[in-house]
Amino acid sequence: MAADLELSPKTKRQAGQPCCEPVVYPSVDREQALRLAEVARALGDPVRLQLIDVLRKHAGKVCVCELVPLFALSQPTVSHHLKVLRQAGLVGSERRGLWAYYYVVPDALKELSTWLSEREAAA
Amino acid sequence: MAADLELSPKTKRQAGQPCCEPVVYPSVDREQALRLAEVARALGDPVRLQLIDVLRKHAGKVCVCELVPLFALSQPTVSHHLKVLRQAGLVGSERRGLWAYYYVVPDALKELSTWLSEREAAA
DNA sequence: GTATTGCATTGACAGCCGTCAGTTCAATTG
DNA sequence: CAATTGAACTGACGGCTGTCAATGCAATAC
Repeated sequence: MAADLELSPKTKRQAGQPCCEPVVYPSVDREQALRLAEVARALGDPVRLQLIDVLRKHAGKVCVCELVPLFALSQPTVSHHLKVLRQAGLVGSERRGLWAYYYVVPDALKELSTWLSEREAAA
Repeated sequence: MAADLELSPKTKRQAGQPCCEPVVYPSVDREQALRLAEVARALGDPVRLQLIDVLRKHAGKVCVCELVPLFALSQPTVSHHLKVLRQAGLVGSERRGLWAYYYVVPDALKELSTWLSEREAAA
């Protein structure tokens, strides 16, 4: 999965023009990139993205029994997607009696949202 | 990959209480969910996310030869990630002589960014 | 108690993903 | 022309992902 992200100084440059003027470096560090990518990956499936979408506006009010019929998927598969979202820290759940209610963890999407809307930050 | 997303009316409800008050529906349709998830999936790898991050602030100025040493990865692997980003519509490339320069497609991240920052939209 | 219901877990399977070594190909240089 | 260089492509490999059928399990209903 990978990558060091050290700004190793450009080597090999003796022929024609230099390939590009400025030395380039990332502004997100490895740690942040891992967190952001983890969230993005969890959203990288249409079903999970729609689950998040539904849960966002019915926080704490939606039981799994109502989520399942929204998709042409088996109940275990929906349960699996919810688990993926939970492991990524995007949703939490609460059991009330026989039913399980899910909700979007507050601010779980915030860091990604912020990064995405950044425009040429930091010189 | 899947799901129909038809609001099939809740069936099976005869025992105790009703499981949840409001009938739930998604506000992103299947088409939009597919697009959003495709972008999110492309960002769902730390390397690709950092590539986007670098390209965003050095648009059109960064050749591949300068991207490769930023990661502990082989050149073909970085090239592969760039291809994934290109196929997702996030970046474009331009060849100038021997070198290839990449740039983030304007507004490619916009739809996802907008969706992420939405707060209880549409009733 | 037994039966039923809602949800999670397991096991299995095909398909995709990230990685590299090796190769190819175009453009540049001599 | 031949040699070199930057970057993309190919093939292969292990590992992960999405899916379902079957099962497990706790809570409710009878």
